[in-house]
Amino acid sequence: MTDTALEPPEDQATSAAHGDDKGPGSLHDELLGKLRDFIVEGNLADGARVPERALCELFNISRTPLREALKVLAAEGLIELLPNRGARIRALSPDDIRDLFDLMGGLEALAGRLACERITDEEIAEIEQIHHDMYRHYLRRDMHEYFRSNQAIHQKILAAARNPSLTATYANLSGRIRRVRYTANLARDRDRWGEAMREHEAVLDALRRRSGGELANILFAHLRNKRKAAQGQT
Amino acid sequence: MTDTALEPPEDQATSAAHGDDKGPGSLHDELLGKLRDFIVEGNLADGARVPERALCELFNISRTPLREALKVLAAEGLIELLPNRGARIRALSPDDIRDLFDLMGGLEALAGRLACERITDEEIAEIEQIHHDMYRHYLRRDMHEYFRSNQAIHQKILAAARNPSLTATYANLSGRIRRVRYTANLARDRDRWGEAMREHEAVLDALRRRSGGELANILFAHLRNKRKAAQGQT
DNA sequence: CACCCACTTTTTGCATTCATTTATTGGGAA
DNA sequence: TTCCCAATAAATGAATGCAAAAAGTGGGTG
Repeated sequence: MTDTALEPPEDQATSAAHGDDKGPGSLHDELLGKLRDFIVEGNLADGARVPERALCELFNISRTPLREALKVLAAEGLIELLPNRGARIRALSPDDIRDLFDLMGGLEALAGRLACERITDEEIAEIEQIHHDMYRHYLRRDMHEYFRSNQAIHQKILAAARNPSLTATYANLSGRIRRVRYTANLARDRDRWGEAMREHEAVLDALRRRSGGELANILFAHLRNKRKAAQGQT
Repeated sequence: MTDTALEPPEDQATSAAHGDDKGPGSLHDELLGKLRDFIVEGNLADGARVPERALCELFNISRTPLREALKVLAAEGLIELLPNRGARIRALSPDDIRDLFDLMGGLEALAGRLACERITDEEIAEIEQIHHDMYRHYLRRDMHEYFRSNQAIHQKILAAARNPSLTATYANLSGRIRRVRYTANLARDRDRWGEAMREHEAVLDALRRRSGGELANILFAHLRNKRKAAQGQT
């Protein structure tokens, strides 16, 4: 009972799975990541049964850890667990997708709002740099690179919000609709490419002025328009 | 191979645990709910180990379903799973709490924004009714009833947003900070009671005018002020 | 007396096994 | 032939058992 080794829990321990961080974790988490990728990448059809046994031998593990992973994925909303009928890939209805996009839009708006409070001049300069790159890609009609720059900007804003819980929640939703995004018709984006560029100008402007409320409005509307372009008009 | 019983998955199945709905579910979900309540209600101290064996005999189940439930709770962010050292109650730092409050504020802002698009006159009338009740409680200094009305209004706005994913995410975060809320000093609220009432007037006003952006700003600021009152000033 | 190392005990993680429920198939009756 | 029901087969949900890792303990040494 000396006082040398009397420390509180001494956590710097990485949380497991709710997404805050991607710590090394146990073997189990490795499986979880693999399985999540496997599903997100669309190897299973919407609404399809998740073949427990097949996955077991695919990953060379027994059912126990696999079932634990499935429970987690269900909690994340990627699959649904039917009482005594196993797991199914969660199929997203158009309404579900609309709701998820709105939710992501709300989170982006929040990120912008918080970023305005905390972002440094250097970070704004970085974003301006990416913005200019993006404009170059736009002029060259390089859709792929444009898209990458676009993502990078939103990611920078998210980072500037400095809110790990927000980042984790955003990542979770991203995962849920990634399946859709792969299949989504991005060509529609092309129609409003110029419009999107103008919206991004406005984003940068509001960010420079640190006008949180404005930026929130712009970012939410930005995602709204994106969704409308992708989804008929609903 | 007749065509009589050849239907697609035929889901109306309730998802398990990611919170969208509270379907009946299996026995497992019942355990999960009990365990979640057990933790949320604060029966275990912050950072304390979650005694696997003890909970097993408390709920009269074996370790397998318990561990599955723990995995889910970890995914929800209530506990953290340490690689080979078991589960611990997730302790929230002041920064974590600040971040969660901001996140909830962002979701409330979004709820307000969406509600402005979809709310009916009848629903607004209901909220006005509750608002007046709340004002009565305010005049009578009935903190408890005031608080209930307050909650009810925010809940109505959330419902008017008609976005199940948003509702589920909000519920999840609510659970995470409920532990804190219990211990939080609500007396501080009293100091800004009048201010909060005025903010609520503004909420109602923006809602009547269906001014989404404004309402978003007001609701976010509302939660910000609430947090500041509860948390020193950070 | 303090520190370190090996040993015991406990706990975790996973595999295996068992009971129950669900899906499937084959046969019989209308 | 078509429909329905019973018997079989398969899969799920949970309990137990086992190897490995961590925590706790005691003895020896500097």
